[in-house]
Amino acid sequence: MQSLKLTAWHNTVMAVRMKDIARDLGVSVVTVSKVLRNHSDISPATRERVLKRMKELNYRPNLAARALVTGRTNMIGLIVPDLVHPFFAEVAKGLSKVLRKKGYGLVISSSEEDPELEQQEIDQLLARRVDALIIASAQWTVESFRRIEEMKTPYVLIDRRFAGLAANFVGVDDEQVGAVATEHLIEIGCQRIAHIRGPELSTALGRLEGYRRTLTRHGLAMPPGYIVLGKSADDAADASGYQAMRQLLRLNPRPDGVFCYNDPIGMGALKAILEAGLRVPEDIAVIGCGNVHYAGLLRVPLSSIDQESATIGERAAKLALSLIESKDTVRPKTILLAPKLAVRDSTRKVACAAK
Amino acid sequence: MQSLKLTAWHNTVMAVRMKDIARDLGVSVVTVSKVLRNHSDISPATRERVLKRMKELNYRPNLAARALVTGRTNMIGLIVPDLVHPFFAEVAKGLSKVLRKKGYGLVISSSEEDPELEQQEIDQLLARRVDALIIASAQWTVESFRRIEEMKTPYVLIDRRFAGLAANFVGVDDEQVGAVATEHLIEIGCQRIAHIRGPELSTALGRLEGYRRTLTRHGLAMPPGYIVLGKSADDAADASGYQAMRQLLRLNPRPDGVFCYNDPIGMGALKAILEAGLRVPEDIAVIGCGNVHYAGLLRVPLSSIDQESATIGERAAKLALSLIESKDTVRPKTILLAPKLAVRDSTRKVACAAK
DNA sequence: TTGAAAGCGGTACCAA
DNA sequence: TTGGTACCGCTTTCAA
Repeated sequence: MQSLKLTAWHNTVMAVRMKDIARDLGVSVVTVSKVLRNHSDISPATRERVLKRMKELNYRPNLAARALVTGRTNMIGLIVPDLVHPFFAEVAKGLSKVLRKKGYGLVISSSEEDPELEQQEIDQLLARRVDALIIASAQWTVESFRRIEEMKTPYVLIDRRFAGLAANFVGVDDEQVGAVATEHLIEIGCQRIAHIRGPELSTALGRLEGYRRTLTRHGLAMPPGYIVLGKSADDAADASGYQAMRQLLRLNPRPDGVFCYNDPIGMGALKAILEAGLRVPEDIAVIGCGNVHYAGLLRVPLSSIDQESATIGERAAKLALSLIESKDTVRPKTILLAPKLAVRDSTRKVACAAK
Repeated sequence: MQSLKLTAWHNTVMAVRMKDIARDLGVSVVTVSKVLRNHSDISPATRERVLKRMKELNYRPNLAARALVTGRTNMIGLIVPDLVHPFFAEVAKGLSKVLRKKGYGLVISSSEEDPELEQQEIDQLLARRVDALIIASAQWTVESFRRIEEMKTPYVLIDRRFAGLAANFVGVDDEQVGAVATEHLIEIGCQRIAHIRGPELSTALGRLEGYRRTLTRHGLAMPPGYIVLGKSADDAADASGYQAMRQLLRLNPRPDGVFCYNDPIGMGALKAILEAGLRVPEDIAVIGCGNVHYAGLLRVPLSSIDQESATIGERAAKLALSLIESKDTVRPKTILLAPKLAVRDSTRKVACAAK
């Protein structure tokens, strides 16, 4: 039934196993296993022989088998609403970088911004017994997180958080995002600042709040209609930014500065302004958020708020790893990163026109 | 040692197992297993009871255990050079969509365009016993693919291929990419067409070849210096496109059309041209490749060649699944998609200026 | 220093 | 229709 290095199995051929190495060398499987994991109680001679044979046969331990007995899969699950969104792609990259070093694999799934799909993906990943989950959630309720907790799987939320939920979180301080952006527009002389806001998520709500507070603090007015809703769903984002901006352009008085929920919306807004024959930033200054890589290559390079996506990924990875290590449940940790202003032409006024 | 539904284990708490359900119901584990997999030889009554209890306990089969015995992990590995590149992100999305429906998970890793790192990632994924691998390779040699073949793991190359390797491949026909782009420039009246080429990969070489052939076929000249090398590595791409274009601008006669290896390079080229006080497309027409989502939002909306990234992902997923199903090795399949022209302002000449 | 035995959570095979 | 038994590849425990 068993040939020298291969086992017939399900009509197919299998990889080298410890058993094969042990048989070849006349030692036990346990010995091989110990060598593999650098156990101390193995004689140098035996260790050498085993290692040599492992190389020869190009042995790779079956991680599924190991997972079964250790209870650890060395895999971490990541769920994002949209992989194509550069923000999440960069987060994934940051995560991946840290995890790779520690020998962890990353199972990624995209929820397409659909709560139900996200629920399914969570179940899938839990069934795979990932050691931890990292989620940028599209949920409206916290129910799914309860199920994760039931499984005792540690999880870290990123980017978006939930009011009633005491969970680990890594993300940018969204209220500060709104504040920094608005503050910047005020600083360059804008008097009538509008906001194209995002959907009912913690990110959009936080930015909106930061915008409001800053205006209030400076005693600036928020005329009715100065806050318009944009859609952030990837493909539609720039189109909806365009529509939202056209709406703002019809107002009287017209805004002289716009803070957009994200960069795609900002791009759409830019397009609408230029199309209307107005100048950016002279007539209307525009600032986005996310600082996507190509923001500088636009018709008018777009100022933005950097969310340090890669850092979010790295911090989330480290937090997840520490949760896996720590035996007992620890108090949820919140890591808030400070947003950074990236000034480009869309808010670079050479001279501040009075009024 | 065992409580009703939980097992103390490694100082932690474990999930529900078949054993628990079997004990609760006074049936055997085998019966539970059969119900789970919809085996026919179970009485409706028993099936009901088991399913009910599964629901109650929120049972999730341990896929690691199942993998061990079936030899199938229901996971597919994806390796890309750069997750942040929209092309690969879209491929991943297309893949994910197909795989999810079939109950497969996607383990993604990024090689950062580093062959050695890619090798490690391949080993990792093989150790995890993924059922198939999908790779956009950064390798120079075909050695790593031999190792995959040794493991009898089916694999599909995407985007980039290798001359001496008979492997499954899904991608766009790069020579046709070059041809379509060049043909388009000729059609709008360009006479002196330059090319900012990419690195020594099948994609760049194919596009270069398509460019050359098309010029030759039309009897157009390729003056020395009309082919410049751009770097495609993500962050640097637009900067290198900028540099390359500046080089082209110094030539005499100056090109009146440029075909760029990819869109980021095209954006850099646009920037250089506009900065030099020239008009696009009147003085120089520009076309890129990849048709990234924001190509339309640039200073001058950039014409491009669409590579149908999502379709590549879907086709690759389906091919991989079919490879997994088919018991015996089949002849490698090559799926070449036809590139599509996406015309935007950067090549939209209102009137063709003669000469 | 080494290894026999037990078992992780499932599935396959075959007998009851 | 049901379930006993063996076993997937590896780790853990404990005795030799």
